Amino acid sequence: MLDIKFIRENKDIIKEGAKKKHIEVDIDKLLDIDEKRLEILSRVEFLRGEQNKMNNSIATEKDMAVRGQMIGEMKMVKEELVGKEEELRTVMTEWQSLMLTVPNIPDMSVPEGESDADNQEIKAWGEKTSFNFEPKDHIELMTNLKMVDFERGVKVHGFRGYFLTGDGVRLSMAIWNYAMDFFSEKGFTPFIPPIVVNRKTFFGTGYLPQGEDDLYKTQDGDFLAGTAEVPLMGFHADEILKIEELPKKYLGFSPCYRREAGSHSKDVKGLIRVHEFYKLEQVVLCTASHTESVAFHEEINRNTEEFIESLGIPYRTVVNCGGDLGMGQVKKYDVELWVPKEEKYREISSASYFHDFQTRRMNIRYKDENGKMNYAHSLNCTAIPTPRILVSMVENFQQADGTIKVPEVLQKYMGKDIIS
RNA sequence: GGAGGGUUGGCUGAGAGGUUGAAAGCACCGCUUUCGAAAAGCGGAAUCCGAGAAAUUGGAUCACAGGUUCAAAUCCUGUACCCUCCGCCA
Repeated sequence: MLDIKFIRENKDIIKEGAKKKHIEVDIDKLLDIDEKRLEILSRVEFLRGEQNKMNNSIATEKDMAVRGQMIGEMKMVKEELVGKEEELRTVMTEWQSLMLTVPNIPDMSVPEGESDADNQEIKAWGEKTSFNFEPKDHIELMTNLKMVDFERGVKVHGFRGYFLTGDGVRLSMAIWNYAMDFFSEKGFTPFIPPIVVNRKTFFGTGYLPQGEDDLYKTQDGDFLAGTAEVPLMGFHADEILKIEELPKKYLGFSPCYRREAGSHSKDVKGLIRVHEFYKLEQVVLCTASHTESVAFHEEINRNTEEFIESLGIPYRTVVNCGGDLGMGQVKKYDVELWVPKEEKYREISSASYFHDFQTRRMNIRYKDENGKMNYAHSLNCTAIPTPRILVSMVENFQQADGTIKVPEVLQKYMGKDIIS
């Protein structure tokens, strides 16, 4: 959510921003409604003022006849007030739903483009793995080593179902434990949040009202979150933080649920796109400064890059184009890992910053040195998703005999150096 | 699932239709006093939306949403959350 004052004063910038994001929004209509809203509001406030004044006179008036007359006058005021309040309610409903459709403005440095195909590589690390044998894909490798069972996964869950088994589980847990240590050292506090989350919190993060189709819903009207970002942002909702507590650096570990509505034809096999997975997620709340947001954005993205470098997997980082940004995002980087069999880089991480778009909806504020209230800034970035990371890991570290080398940093967590 | 009780400012807590944004206490911030502090005294202080260059000023906010009434923190209904008891499950 943006500040209505800001929208009023910068409508052209917002229109351009929406265009860059390829998001449809009717700013003129919103401003029209806003004008109407203020007009009715000022009349309602005037009438309420009259009512308050008269009310106080009635309270002190002893003469019953005068009192009766005053009450009669109050009735007249009330009649108009009832009508105006009804008008205000109608306008407010429309105003609020329009406000939720206004996207945040992308940063100047975000490239133009329509979809992820237009994202721009800004960095590539490591040599693309070459083999002196015909490499296998992760499905074949992991199935052969009994790390995963897709057939039975489909039997039990359906489309995109999978079981992780044996060393598939051990490797996942090794990654989680390593990531815990790695990110704790970077000053993150770990969280295991609730992943059944109420509607309000999804509005706060900007996943609703758009995007309901991508969420699993419970019969009580709650939703299963697709990322720990949602509950972690809700953690401080409606709170006033102390400035000395900022920044907050949280590492959420949770299962993640995504319906993948509309991507039925994409990545239909394997562990790239599944309905249910685990993820460690970095979430940061900082003071309301663009400079600080940008600095943390670089920092959390770099954390993930360093993590991948320590595993030794070739990757590249892209800056996402306007069309690939969500409602609230100002700028986003994706980290993509090399997948040898596909001869492609595949996304495993997204680092985004939002300015106060989310915290305004969530009502997360702090008082600055001058006692002034501010909305905090929020950011988030994937730390590591499992099992998606396994795809690239097993394919890059496969050997001619079908066994897989365990990356050195994981060996002590895994308890072995070869999966065979 | 059933039956009760509750939700008031940073905290404790009064308030039971009419000048209540809300007593009192604690905590907080100034000032007086003091070499300094404590104590004491005096004073200040919520948040949001408007108007104003500013002093100032109008409105809203007692969980949330409706309703009754000329007037609601106060009465009624619904929702959320918390507590107690019973049942069910582990």
